[in-house]
Amino acid sequence: MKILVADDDLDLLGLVAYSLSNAGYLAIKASDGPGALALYEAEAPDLVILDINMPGSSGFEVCTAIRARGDTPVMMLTARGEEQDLVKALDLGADDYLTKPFSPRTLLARVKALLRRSSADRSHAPLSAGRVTLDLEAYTVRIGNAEPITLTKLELRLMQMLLAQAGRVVNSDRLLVQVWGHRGSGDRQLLKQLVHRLRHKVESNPSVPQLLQTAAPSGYKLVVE
Amino acid sequence: MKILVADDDLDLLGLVAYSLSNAGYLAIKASDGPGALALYEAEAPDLVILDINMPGSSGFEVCTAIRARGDTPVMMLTARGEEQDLVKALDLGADDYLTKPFSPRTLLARVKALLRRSSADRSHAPLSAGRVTLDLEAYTVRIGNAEPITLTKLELRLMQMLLAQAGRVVNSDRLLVQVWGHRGSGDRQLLKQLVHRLRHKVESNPSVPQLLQTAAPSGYKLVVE
DNA sequence: ACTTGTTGTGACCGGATTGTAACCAGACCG
DNA sequence: CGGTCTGGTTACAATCCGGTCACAACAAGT
Repeated sequence: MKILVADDDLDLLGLVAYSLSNAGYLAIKASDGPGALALYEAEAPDLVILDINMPGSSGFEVCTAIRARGDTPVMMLTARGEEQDLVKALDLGADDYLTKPFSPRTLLARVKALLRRSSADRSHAPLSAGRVTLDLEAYTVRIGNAEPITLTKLELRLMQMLLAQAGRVVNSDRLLVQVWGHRGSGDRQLLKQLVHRLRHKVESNPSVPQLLQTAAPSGYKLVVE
Repeated sequence: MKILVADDDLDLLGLVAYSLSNAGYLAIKASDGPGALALYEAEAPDLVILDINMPGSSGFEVCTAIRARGDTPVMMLTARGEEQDLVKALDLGADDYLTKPFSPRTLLARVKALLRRSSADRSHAPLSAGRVTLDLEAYTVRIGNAEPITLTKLELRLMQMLLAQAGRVVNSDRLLVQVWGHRGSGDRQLLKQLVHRLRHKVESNPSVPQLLQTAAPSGYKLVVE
């Protein structure tokens, strides 16, 4: 498996490449955007790890270019606290992200998961857990073997975040950040609404949610069994 | 912060422990594999430093055992030139390594970095002491292996503060500050109430508290055994 | 411009959570 | 013994929070 890593922080670049090599991957290093793109063309890696903040062409542009050419999975690296970037990255089609600082172990786990997921895909990319399947391309969820339901952008994103932690409680603030990008905890109304709307689409009886359940003071969870 | 150090070289062990203590960490020493494992179980340290070459069960085995139980960060110590060991260690899930000989300054820098990293990563890892486990995301406590109990915001905060000092008496005024923010010190009624409510949730017989006990002059403690 | 679908904002309701006060019982003390 | 302190308990009021409704703002397609 070939993995392209692009980061202008050479220490971090080295560490990531080293960890990947140790885990049996072939790591290719680039230290700026243009270099990353050139290597992407030349080497056709199976996975790309991109730092968002790079001189020259930023990580965003590289990501866009890669998406224009194919569906190689892309993992973005972002500094803590730059939630805006995160949202933008996911919009551009990034598949996963990691917040710096992170441990090599975390990195490897996520890389592995991402590769497993993307190799299982081929053309389509249905994320699924239990009886819930999310099609990011078609903007649909399918519960069990019922007809797929079309979702809006925000609904899809919320579903995606809950699905990633299927069965576990996801904190409201965390969802706020992941779906909208702002940390201002005052905006619970948005989440409230979105959940309400999503429930009306997804639940057979929205007032007694089976799937998208409220977890008392902290947040929501997706029950997939 | 509790750090477990295991090394059969007693001089080095002493030196490392001494450096750590000086830097404000609580160092626990083990001189062989089985000892290290036993202490790991008993003390639940925040970080483990393991020499790879130890008699009996080697550092590898200890590392594997620790990984099987949780994700406590592990730092391996290796002699210069033993690249194979290093690769194997990282494979087993070690988070960092140090090549002997190293300076105390280097050691401390790496320990600090590792602890910062792992605490950042572990945003969803439950806090626990003895038979009490707190999940800050889900707002639940679990006592022994009973069903998790949902707590409110304030109850959670109180629990968290007591858990951080598990077994020790925590002063009422300190709790007031930590849970509510500041308040006039006369506001003991709030704490009284909160304790009362929490006891009704977590104690089997609230009038004879086993867990959340009153400590004589002015304070409470959490009994976790 | 009109229509439609999506998202943001404010208001209201009911139940949960939290704050406040009053009362009781035991400990301590002159 | 009477007074006072401290912690536990009960009762109730104030506030917070999630679910819901109604509507405004905005974008996209016709």
